[in-house]
Amino acid sequence: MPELPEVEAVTRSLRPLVRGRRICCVHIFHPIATKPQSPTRLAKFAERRRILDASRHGKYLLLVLDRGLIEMHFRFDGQLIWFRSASELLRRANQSPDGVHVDVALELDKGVLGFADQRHFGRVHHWESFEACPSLRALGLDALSREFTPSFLHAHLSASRRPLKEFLLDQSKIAGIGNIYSAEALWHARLDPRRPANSLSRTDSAKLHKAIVSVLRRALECCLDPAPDFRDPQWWFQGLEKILRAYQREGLPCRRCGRAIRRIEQGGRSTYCCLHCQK
DNA sequence: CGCACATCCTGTGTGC
DNA sequence: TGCACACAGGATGTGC
Repeated sequence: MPELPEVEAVTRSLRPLVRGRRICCVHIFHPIATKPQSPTRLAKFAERRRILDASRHGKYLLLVLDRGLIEMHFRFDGQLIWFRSASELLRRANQSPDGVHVDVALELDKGVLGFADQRHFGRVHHWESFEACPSLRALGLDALSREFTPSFLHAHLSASRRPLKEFLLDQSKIAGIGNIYSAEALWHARLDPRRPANSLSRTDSAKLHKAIVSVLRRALECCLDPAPDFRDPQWWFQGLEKILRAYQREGLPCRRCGRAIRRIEQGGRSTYCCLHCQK
């Protein structure tokens, strides 16, 4: 559920399900999901706690508890699954051959929230406070926060010599942008992903800022309709490909100039762009 | 400090 | 069909 828009949509759908609920029991099916914390730590700190709210920072989903918080990261493929009861969870979870993969489940006083990631990159951690979580502390401004302004962006771009694409993926500057929406924002701003961040004029930075915000807003709208359905383990966001202009369009015509979209490699990952109209 | 790179995992798609 | 290999929406630790 990777980038900001997807996690935001999930947070909004999840909020009414968990707000005010008490965690009765923590089920750990695959302890790798809490690494490097021990599974007993999560159970010990989360059981009997009340969930005050669900929130998000960058790509992190947070369950704010009456004491401490649970931090979830979905990495590539992590997802949430909702069960009506503990018996439904135990009946369906990890039962071969066609059971639902579940790594960690929070049994609530009403319903069960499951965290699943077959690839086991995703993580669920508990922290005493926001400040106690190193990865949250390291995050820069959320890309959809009010404080993320054109001048904020320009100041940080000016301080970096990295290629634009790699700058945008650095969560310590701006939080929430990943491989898809960095490619999309750069396409909309007509900027070459390989260009050094500090080569942008104030006008270029303003164009990039506008592109980032509009790309993320547009994607969020798409992610909210239809809203995520945690009851269906197969569910995934629909229709996002319709709004993509560069990502995964290698060889297809650029929607502006008609030339082929190219796939290049940056920092070991794919970047899609139009080398003709992105300068 | 900034940066390049390997590493953590498993599923799916592609070409032979 | 079987198999090998490339690739995947991400973050972190290492060594330079």
